[in-house]
Amino acid sequence: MYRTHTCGHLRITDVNRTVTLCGWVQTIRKFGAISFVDLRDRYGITQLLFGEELQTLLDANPLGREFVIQAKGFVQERENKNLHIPTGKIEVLVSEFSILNISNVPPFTIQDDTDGGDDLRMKYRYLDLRRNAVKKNLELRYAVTRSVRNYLHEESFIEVETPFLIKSTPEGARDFVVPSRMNEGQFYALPQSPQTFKQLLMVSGYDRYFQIVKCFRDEDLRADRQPEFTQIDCEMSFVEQEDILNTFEKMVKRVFKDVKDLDYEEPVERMTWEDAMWQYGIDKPDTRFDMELTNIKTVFKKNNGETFPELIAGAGFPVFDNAETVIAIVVPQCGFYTRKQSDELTEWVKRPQIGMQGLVYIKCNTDGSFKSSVDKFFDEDKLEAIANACAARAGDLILMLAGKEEKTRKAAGELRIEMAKRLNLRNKETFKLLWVMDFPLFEYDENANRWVARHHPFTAPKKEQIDLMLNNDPSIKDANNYLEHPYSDIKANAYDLVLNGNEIGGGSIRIFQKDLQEKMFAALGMSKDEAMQKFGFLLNAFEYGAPPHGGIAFGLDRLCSIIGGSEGIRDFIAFPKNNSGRDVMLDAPSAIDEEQLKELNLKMREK
RNA sequence: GGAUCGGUAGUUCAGUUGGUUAGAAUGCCGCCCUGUCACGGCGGAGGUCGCGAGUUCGAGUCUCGUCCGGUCCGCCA
Repeated sequence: MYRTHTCGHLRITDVNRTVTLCGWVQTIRKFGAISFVDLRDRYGITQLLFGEELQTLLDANPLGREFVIQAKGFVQERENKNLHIPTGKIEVLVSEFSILNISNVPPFTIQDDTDGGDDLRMKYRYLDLRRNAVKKNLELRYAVTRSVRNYLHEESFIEVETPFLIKSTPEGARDFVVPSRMNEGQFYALPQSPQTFKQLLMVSGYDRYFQIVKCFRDEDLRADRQPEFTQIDCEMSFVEQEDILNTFEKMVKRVFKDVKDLDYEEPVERMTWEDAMWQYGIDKPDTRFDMELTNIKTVFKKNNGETFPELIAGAGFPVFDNAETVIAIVVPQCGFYTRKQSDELTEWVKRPQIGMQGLVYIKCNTDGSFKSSVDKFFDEDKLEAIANACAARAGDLILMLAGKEEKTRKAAGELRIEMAKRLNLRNKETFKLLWVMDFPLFEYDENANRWVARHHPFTAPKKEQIDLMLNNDPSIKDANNYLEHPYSDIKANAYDLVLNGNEIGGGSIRIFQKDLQEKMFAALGMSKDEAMQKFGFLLNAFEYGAPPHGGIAFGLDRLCSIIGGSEGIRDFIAFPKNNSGRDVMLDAPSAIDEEQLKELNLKMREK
């Protein structure tokens, strides 16, 4: 037997027990005739004491960091206790030890605050995973999946595995493809999600399905996006949107309870996509803080009965006059901002990623007066009118952006988040859920000159709009006027679950009637033949008693990272890929042998 | 496809207007130390400044190219 206990096990009650421990040498502290060694394993750290009589043996068999050793001894109370660690009241006085394996000096320290950079850590990921900081993320991930499985099992869901080698489809993200040796010149695709399989399972009568499953998308990466990632993929039959929302907000609340011991009792807020875009400028608003967007033009029309031209355009400020939209956000209690600070914000919105021309500010002084960057055009009365319109109070700072509606709304949304960051309003320990619903079913793709499905082509329109869809020709006659087309008004029976400004899950009620599904494919510019060739299996299945159904999929990696209070998902994945999709430990992807290429009948492109 | 930041000791970084022998911390090695736990003290080794051109009397520093990495935009049904 290698060990009697783990390095996290022993306590003061174990004193005088003879034990054998195995683990990695974390640190060695030598004091002439005695030495302390911190021995580490998955469960914790136990201090070993090598007394005077062991020093000769230790000199003959010197230890180094990350050596794997086995040590036998008896547990004794420490003279000086370390209250920072659970085993800190005891130590093991070593009577015999052996080195099970030596180790090179690791390229970075195996500590919570490691000195290693990301690149190096990824190259030596197996060492990085020894660190407590990464280990606790993987433990958290396991706690999340366990909680999800327990909940879904209790709710009569069945986990079913679906294939990884499937068929490439044109819609959506770029597929990863795998050449088929036995079918020359043909390729499998790795699934972007098990979408069609779970729908087929509904046709098969497995009315509550889930799967915690890898999905693959060959798109550019981000801190929170990996080429292979894990979804909690779910589907239910005989349900309406309301059933799905209830079932899955309960699931997330259960995860909060099991993993964080957090009671999320209040009902999950709901918001239409339209409102989210108007109030927050984004379809996944962070509702931990306010600072909602105010569209100055419409507010003036609505609240005061005054029109924009009279009140603002009359000021002769060309930036506002010429803008399609003017949006204000009120930053609470920042009226003291200096010129330097407001200039900095101006530079921030002018960055190419945001792309605004400039930023107008109004400082609402505590004495009730106003100071703005556009004093030349607006007198105190007008500034006050604007302040009232967006409900600013004395001491607040109003920031205003002007330009094309879509771009300005988006920029204002980004600015809102940036200000929240600067004001520390994004508390990692606060969790705020939000359902965003009623997304547009279609978006118009100006490059492809056709409709594309905003969610995916299996999403059903709102019940009352099914006729609108069936009875109208989807083809666009005037590309400049696609907003006039009835399809641009169709809302999807789709919903996203947003947590602290991150989309953690999204789903929809699906189309289950063949004619509607065919209409959808037609809308996306597919001919009947093409639709049959790409999705014939699904259309056929719909002819054999497809039940009404709907579902949702959660991004597990992202959910874990938010619960774990981290910006990136990489440290919640044991072996992640870098920004360029590389595994720097394996050095993958890599070229393959001539022989392999030949078997697949593939050729390297000539350089 | 685009923007932007970075690449200097094993590691994390500093390095001024271009100017003598490129520094710090940490890690590593050696010696000392019987109660440390970020141990302490003394000493030591360790660098093709990512790579390639160019400007210059002189380049870690300036210019161009290139490679690698981070973040973001596009993209991600």
